Amino acid sequence: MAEASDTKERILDTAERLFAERGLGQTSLRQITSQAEVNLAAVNYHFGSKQGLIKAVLGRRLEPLNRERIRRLDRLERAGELTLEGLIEAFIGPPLELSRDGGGGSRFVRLMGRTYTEHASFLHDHMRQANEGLVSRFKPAFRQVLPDLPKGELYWRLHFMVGVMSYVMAGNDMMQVLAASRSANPDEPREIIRRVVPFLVGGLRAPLPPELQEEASEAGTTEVAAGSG
Amino acid sequence: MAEASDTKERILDTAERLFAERGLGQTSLRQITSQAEVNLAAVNYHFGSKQGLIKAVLGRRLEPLNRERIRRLDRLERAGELTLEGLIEAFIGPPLELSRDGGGGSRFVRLMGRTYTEHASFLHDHMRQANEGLVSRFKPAFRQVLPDLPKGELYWRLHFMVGVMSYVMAGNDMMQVLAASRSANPDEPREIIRRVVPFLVGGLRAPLPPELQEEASEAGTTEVAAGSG
DNA sequence: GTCTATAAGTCGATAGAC
DNA sequence: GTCTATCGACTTATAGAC
Repeated sequence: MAEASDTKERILDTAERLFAERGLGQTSLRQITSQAEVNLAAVNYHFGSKQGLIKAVLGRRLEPLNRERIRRLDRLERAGELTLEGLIEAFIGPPLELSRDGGGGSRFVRLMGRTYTEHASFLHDHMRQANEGLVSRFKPAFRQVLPDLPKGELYWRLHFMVGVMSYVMAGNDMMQVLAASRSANPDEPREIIRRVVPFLVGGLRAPLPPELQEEASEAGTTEVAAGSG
Repeated sequence: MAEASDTKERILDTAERLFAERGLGQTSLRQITSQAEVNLAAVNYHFGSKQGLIKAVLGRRLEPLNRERIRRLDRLERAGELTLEGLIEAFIGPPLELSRDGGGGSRFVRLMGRTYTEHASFLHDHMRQANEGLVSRFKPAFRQVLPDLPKGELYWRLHFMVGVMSYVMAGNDMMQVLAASRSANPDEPREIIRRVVPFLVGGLRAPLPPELQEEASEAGTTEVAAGSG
């Protein structure tokens, strides 16, 4: 597990690293194969095309990652301990913890963060499909721990939550602009989780602005009935 | 102002649009000049290089945009009405409102959102420098309206705020995955501001987790003295 | 499965005519 | 200030020897 020995995994590991560092479009197959010390033609032999390689790089870690998130949600529910804090940690904890893995995990997490903003259409479809099961599992759970939030408003706020998560995952260092002297290392995942969970709890639990209060009374009626039927 | 007539502005307008749609690296000068209906060599004549063009596209709107944000902050302070809500709106309102501009404004905002995750080193330096005055003006204002937040914690939370902002600005449509039936149009900037401000207020005002409470007592002593002296 | 060689196309940048 | 033509380097992908 420490070193990839055969050609296929050497390509995957190197591609993962370079894609995360430079982006998908800026990374050529030549850069990948020369750094992986394999032949250029091996990529097309093993993955068919560059698109095939990209999908393989993403799928290799995304599937177990989402399984782990769902596993944590299952555990919360079975223990009867479904709280907003726990739910957020189940959702953003696994990807952030993966970045502690000194190996490819941290690269993959950065790549995932970038993927949300990189707009290749095939990639968009691929990520949507890959996250479908995850979303359909977590959405009702968030509804349950935030019962007073109108459905429409909940989606907005989950949207904002994903924004924070993907930004943090992409490893953006706007932090260095904000803070001349930093007390904490923003690359330490436990540190990030500790800081970001209260922020997200506060945001998700924020009171509705006055002009949106009316919608709150509809929350339990219109759309909920359709969604759970 | 409605239509750019001369070559230089046609290039800027077209480049702005294509950069926002496809990213900087994925957009070639040939695509820009053919859609702008100008000669390929005009880019190098007017801007020297592709990098020069990118900087020109960003600078054209970023400077007036940041002036407007600072102007709004000035007005809040002079009126003695500096609240957290107002401060957030002064910071994120102008870029989001710019997307209402049917013309290039909306493209530029998307480009800005993407710029935070696109890691060309020259771009990174350029954006940092372009935002320096903005940050140094807003940072103490946030300190003032959040006096109980330890300095280190404040930077984390501003970091998260920028994450939400850039994600929304980039026009990511993860929303469409989350919500099968949408009640609101996520592209309408007033709508976004109305939803995101309470979320950010809640996040920025969130209570500290127990293990971080100790740092709170130091907030008014150590670093503040150095910062305001 | 791994290699060489190459096809067929794109890229940014520039020289030089007008 | 605008054009054509082109350089040299790069790209993905593939055909075919071993």
